[in-house]
Amino acid sequence: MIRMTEPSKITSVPDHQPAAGGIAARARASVGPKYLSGLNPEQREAVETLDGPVLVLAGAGTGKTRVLTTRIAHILSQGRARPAEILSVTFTNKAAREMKHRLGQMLGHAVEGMPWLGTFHSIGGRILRFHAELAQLKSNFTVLDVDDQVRLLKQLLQAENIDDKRWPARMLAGLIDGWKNRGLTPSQVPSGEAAMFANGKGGKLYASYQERLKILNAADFGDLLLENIRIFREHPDILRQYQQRFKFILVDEYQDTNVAQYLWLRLLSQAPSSLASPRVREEADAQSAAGEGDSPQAGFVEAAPHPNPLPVKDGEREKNHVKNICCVGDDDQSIYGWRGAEVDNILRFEHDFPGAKVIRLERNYRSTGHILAAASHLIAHNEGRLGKTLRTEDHDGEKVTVTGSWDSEEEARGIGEEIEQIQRKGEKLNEIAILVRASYQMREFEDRFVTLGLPYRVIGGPRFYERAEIRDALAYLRVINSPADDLAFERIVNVPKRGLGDATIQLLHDHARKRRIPLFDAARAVVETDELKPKARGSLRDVVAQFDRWRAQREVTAHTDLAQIVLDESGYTEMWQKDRSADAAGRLENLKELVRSMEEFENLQGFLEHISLVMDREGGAEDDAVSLMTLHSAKGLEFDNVFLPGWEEGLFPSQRTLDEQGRAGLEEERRLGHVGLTRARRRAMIYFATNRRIHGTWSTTIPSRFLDELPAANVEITESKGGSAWGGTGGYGASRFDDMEAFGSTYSTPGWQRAQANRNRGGGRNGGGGRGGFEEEAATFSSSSSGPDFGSFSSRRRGPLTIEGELVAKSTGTTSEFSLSDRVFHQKFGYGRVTKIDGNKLTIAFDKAGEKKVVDSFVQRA
DNA sequence: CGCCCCTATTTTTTT
DNA sequence: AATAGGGGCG
Repeated sequence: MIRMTEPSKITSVPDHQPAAGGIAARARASVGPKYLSGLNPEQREAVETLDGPVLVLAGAGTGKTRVLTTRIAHILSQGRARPAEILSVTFTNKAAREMKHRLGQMLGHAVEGMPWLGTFHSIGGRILRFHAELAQLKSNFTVLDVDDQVRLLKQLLQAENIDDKRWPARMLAGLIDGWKNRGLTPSQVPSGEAAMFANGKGGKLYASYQERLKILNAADFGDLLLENIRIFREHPDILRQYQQRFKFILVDEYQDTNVAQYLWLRLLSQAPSSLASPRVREEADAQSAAGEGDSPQAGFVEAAPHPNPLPVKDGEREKNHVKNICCVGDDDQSIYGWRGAEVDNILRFEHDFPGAKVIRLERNYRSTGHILAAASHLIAHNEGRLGKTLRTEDHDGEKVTVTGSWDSEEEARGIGEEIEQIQRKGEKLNEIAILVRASYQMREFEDRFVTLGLPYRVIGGPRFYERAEIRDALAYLRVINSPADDLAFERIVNVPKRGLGDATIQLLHDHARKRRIPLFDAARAVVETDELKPKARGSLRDVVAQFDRWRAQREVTAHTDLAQIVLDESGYTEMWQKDRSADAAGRLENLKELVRSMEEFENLQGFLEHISLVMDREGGAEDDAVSLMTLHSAKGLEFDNVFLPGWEEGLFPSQRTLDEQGRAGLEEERRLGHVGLTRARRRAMIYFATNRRIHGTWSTTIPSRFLDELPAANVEITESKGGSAWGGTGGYGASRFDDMEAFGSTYSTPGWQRAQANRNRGGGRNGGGGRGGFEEEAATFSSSSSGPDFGSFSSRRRGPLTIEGELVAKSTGTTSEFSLSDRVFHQKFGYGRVTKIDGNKLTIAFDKAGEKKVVDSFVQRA
């Protein structure tokens, strides 16, 4: 299911009349502070301190979202602002949705009137559409995704004759993204950095990329904020307009803001003042950001000057008055430094916003004593923190367990059994999560769960709108909406195959470049000449004619109908219908879902405006299933039972992060561990394995240093339940947990040696909890995390194996409903015939994939 | 123009 | 080990 949060159409800049005093007074009298009653004193202070800058340091599970939403309710009921005068930003659509939802519960209907509650990008995008012409764009500009970006850059690299093997377009995209995250326009990029790419051409490429974007009437994600900043700087009158409108600013997850977001917020948060010209100051800052941003991690917190200090000279303070901004965050949960987040933003808040009030929320309402103590003790090893001490009034609960396994398969088996035990106690699978450091760890669990018939869902992974069929469909609509969208045109001009290959495209490009016209117009012109072979010429003429027709139809047809017509008439639907491969059905289903989702928008334009920003899948929590996800995507979630596998040096903390980011990287990894532990309400279970297969090769690993940083008093070392190859006694150090030697000594215990011997014999690994040699076949089912277009959105009309948010495996019955030589269909292997039946396990001769053993719930009658 | 084979790659993820 | 993407060949 797709969910759109933003209204589809912006009709005008909302007005900013002051709230009527009468309404305010009435609200104060009638509502009273009843919404305040459930808050603890700190929360209450965070809600009620409306004036001046406020930083709320909200540790994990301390009621952060509650504070934010209650604060909004408070502002409204106090009559301090109208809904349209509150700017409330989050990072993800999910968070924005959650806030809207909770506000709705608190206030009833009033949420509709909060037009400025959204993600940084959706709000930046909305502002940019109002002033598009100031960024040399039209208000119907396209928002490019990463794929478009890379294709565009590839073209630029080719034009410059740069070997895109040596200088990959992806790398340049990453650089440009990084610059934009730091608020740098092409001219502001430090020359040293600009020269890094392609022997000095990096800066020039960035500049020509920006030029191309304007011609294509397109913006990338970074532009949505960067162009805002530029417009604000160059047009103080426009900035003032927004400063006046937003009486209150609220920011969620402030620790994740990057420099551009910080600049954007700071511009908007300055009280409107006709005296100070923000422009001069801002530009000076940007320069300093450029100069010092070189190695943001180098000095970490202690010495590095903040790239963007808010310059406050004596006597300028009043003029530079900062208005009511409230940032909520947790420096201990900053885990996105690798993509440009500046922990410094939160660490330097008081400095940046003089007179700021800092409120700490330290009472945790989520976890038991042992879990909280373990998490706190771990994070205390970090140096660059603002410091918080989480406390709970909950009982101690069970200790955090640490379990060693021989290898990652045993780890998965052990966790599988533990889960079954939890399930037998009657607990919900929805209350169980496995949090991994890297997504390749997921496979082992998926394999195991498929074998066990344990329902699970993978959270994260490829997004709906990143799927090829969705992007193709969108490309058709983009060309209709914006004929200058060359990237979209190029994407679908030969999809389905029309005999328009590289040669034709090249010709169109030449034409387009010579006359400085879009590809589509070039195509229209070329069709009139005889430069193309008759076949290609005919095809191209048809394409042009089709688009002309669709554009005409657009005026008289509902946009959903138009989309359906386009998909059908273009032959796109047919292309997948003819496709006999396993996932074709899912793709068709996705296309249907896309058309269905368009209904939520008024028109095509509105749909396209928001699709790349707001389209998002909904977590289908209605089925009872174990959640499997990365530590990163777990932020903000909580579960009764949390499994934390893979606590080994190299994997967690990740060697790569350590290599690239040094100590700052280690601290970020540690914060990740802290995030993982604090997801748990009742039980946290840590695992490590001695041997792990990485990229196909087995290697021996040592337990994570983070294990040594856990407090012995809150941790219990347990035995793997997966049929331990360690020998019966669990032969490693039960006593001195703080001591690395406790683990080091393990390797000389009898258990370890026995395991070693077993392994050499080749029999050790399968002996324990394995249920026959079925894993190999089962393994081939899972792939929701690796196959980008596997499965579909909806579980109902398809087989049980679907993607994220949906049931993946269904418990298997004892007898098979299939008979010999039944014709069947399998999601991954396609069509085949049953050749052997063994309980619920079928042997099937697939037309393409050959003979495979498969659980019957994974196939359906063809 | 399309197909097949080879090779290089392999964290974390939002918008 | 597996996969995706590019290059080369038919």
